[in-house]
Amino acid sequence: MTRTRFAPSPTGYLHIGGLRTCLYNVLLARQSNGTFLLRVEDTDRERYVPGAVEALLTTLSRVGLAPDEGPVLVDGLVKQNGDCGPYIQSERLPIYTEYARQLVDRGHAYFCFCSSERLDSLRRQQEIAKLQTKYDRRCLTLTHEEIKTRLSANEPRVVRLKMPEGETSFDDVIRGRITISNNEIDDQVLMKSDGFPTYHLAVVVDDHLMNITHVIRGEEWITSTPKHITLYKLFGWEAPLFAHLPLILNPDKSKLSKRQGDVAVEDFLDKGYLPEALVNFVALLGFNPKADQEIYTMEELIALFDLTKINKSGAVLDTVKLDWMNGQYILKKTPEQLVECVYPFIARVGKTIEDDLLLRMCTIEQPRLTRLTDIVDLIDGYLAVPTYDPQLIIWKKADADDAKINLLAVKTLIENFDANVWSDIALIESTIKRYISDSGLQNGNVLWPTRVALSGRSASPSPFELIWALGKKESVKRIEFALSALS
RNA sequence: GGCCCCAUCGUCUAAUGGUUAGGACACGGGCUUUUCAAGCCUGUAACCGGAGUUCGACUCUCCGUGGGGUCACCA
Repeated sequence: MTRTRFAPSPTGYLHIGGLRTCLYNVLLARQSNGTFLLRVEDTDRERYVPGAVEALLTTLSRVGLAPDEGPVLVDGLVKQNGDCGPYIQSERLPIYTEYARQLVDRGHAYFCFCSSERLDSLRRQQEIAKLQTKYDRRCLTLTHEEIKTRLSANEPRVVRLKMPEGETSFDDVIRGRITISNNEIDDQVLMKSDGFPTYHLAVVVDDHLMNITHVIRGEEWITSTPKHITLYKLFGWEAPLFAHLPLILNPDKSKLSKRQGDVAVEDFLDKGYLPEALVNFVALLGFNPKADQEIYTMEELIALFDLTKINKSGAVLDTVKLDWMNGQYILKKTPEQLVECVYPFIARVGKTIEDDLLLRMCTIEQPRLTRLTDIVDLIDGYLAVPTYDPQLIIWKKADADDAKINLLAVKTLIENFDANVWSDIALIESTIKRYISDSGLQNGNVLWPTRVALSGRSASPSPFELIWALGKKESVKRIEFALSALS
């Protein structure tokens, strides 16, 4: 039974790389009818962010990646689902303490009383001497007596893993066999002086206790995996499978960082990217199941996902392609759905627009949108004509008089449309085009001035679409305004 | 610097010893067209280098080179 987990630290936002890690965990669990769980790794109290878990859960559900087990939001409160809880590490302290104690009792770990000052200077000396920066095991030689007295005096101390001799290998699902010599590896602190475990202890204990079968995480964890393998061995537990994902990169190929732009899923959502576009996009960073397909539904991704086909090299985040993909997803919406998507963005800036007009606007602007926020900028042009240079009304192959004649004709046409014409953009088009051909004119003679009169812009949807969207009263009004501007 | 990982168009990728090295974004051209999009057609553009192995290497091996990651009581 496959059990995967996403185990972020609650920083208050979901990193785009985290989204991909989370997605891959979900895909693997879903395709094998397994379970996907969420675990909150909040063992660093210095980085504690109030409300971060709530924010994370909100984002996860917005992108459609809610976990089967773990923390859930019920009426705004964090509850926990599942038999392996708690799923928040800060609520599991006694468990880690117990396992650390077992390790110490069996001689696989030891207390270390060294101050951070001593550790710092040790590290500095090693750096100057161009040696490996590694704990010198000073506290490993402490006598039982000394340890006992210092413990009872409640001296600050940590528990360190006594890294065994030899080398450690593991078979990464994506990269194959990786071997690292144990003497490259420091005696990792397992329990901190504040009584909290470090990631390394907590992740092993929890993945074991929660029966995790696949650990899918970023490449930055490769070098510490031997520590984890060692712990599994020392505890006598079977290690899960490891799959280390390639990094997501800045344009300069360094690890994606906040410094070089937005990295939070929430940022992208706020900028008007659709959750499904973001998920699709991120799925293809380091993976593409088919040679000639870019757009995948969640179902397709689940069916086609294959850990072993994931790329080994890092992937630069290309927002230009994201823009394209977002446009594709916007195009797939019905106008009604688009209104729903766009509404929060309009509300956010405090603009108001009649529902019916918004729906018509969304209908005709749909193929022109890259991000949902684009619609917000377009609203003003529907509420009132933007100011424009009257010269713009004149088509390049005609003059002002011609524009006036044709605008007047279109105005009359609009005023006398049959009721059914208003129901269909194609009917509006054929009606106006009949006038054009009957008058022996070119399309531009009529359509250019009309479109400019309606939009006030040199580039816009077609006049037919605009007439349909704006309606009789507003269309006539705008044409009359153009007429007066020309005279 | 030690250790680890990686290397196909500018970017995301396909190819699992034999292809004119395919697709997508972007870019150029064209069609459509009153304009802008969308759509359709089309063009430019890549196997990091050097040795091997092989009848034959993008694909396998080694050595370089380049890039990245990691070396915390952070995850």
